[in-house]
Amino acid sequence: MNIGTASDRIGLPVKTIRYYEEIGLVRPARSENGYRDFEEADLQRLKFLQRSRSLGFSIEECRELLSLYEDRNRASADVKALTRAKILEVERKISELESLKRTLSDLVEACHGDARPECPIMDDLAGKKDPPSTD
Amino acid sequence: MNIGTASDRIGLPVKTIRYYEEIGLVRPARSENGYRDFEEADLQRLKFLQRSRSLGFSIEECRELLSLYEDRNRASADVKALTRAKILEVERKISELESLKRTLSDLVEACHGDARPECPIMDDLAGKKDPPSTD
DNA sequence: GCTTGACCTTCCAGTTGCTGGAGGCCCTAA
DNA sequence: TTAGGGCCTCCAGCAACTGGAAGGTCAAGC
Repeated sequence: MNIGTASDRIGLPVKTIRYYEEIGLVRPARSENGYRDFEEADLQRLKFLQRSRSLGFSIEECRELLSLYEDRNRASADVKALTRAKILEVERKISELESLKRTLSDLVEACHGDARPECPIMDDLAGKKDPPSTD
Repeated sequence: MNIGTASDRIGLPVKTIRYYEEIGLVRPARSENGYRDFEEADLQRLKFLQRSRSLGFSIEECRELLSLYEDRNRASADVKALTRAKILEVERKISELESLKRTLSDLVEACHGDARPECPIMDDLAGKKDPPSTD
């Protein structure tokens, strides 16, 4: 199967698939004409990558997950640990963003937002006193 | 004032300051020996950049904010609009992450996490049926 | 048999916002 | 005079692709 067909079947851009090959995440065979030749096992790997990437795993984490995936004797505890770590990371990001949002909202609250130039948001950015806390 | 001193005063790495100059966000004077020579107005801009970057504004947004900052006749409404847009963006990111977290948590829930190889997380990544919804 | 156009190949460059390092000048103090 | 720091520029690299150029391949239509 050519790369275009694989791309259609999986829903990953052609460029992305080539990139995944370049960094060693898939190793499709080659036809005589030099074209990549994907078989079902390759599609399976690509699907796996697509799903794990969409769940926020980094490329390196995907590499690790893939190798666990192909290890018939892996312990589910290992997979669970990786996933737990990812959840913590996501939670950290969320709380950072929450705090950012509070700060921005406070600033917006304080700004009359009309044609006049006076602006508490600008004052805060410029480092004037009494900025809303960023936590 | 040399770049090292400016860096200490503001708390931005020397490399970052040089980068900001490269992309035209600051334009410090030069001494005869070729060294950058920062004055208070430059520090002010750098502080402004530091704060707006820390609030999640992109470099291009910072450029826009800076030009508003230096426009004596700007309308506070413009600043407020930019900030509001940023809040929406932050909210979008938060809800994406929330949904991600739910999916990952569901997966972790379902996984016994012991030495056996059977693993619902892997099954989901591999595209087996009954995956927890990602929303 | 030839052309057209879709598809494939590789390689290089760009994205964002820096960061690290090499190689080399400048300045001050001992 | 030499050692050390600080400063300079330029190049490369991070993540994870994405776009484009230049060129080979293939199938269909005339």
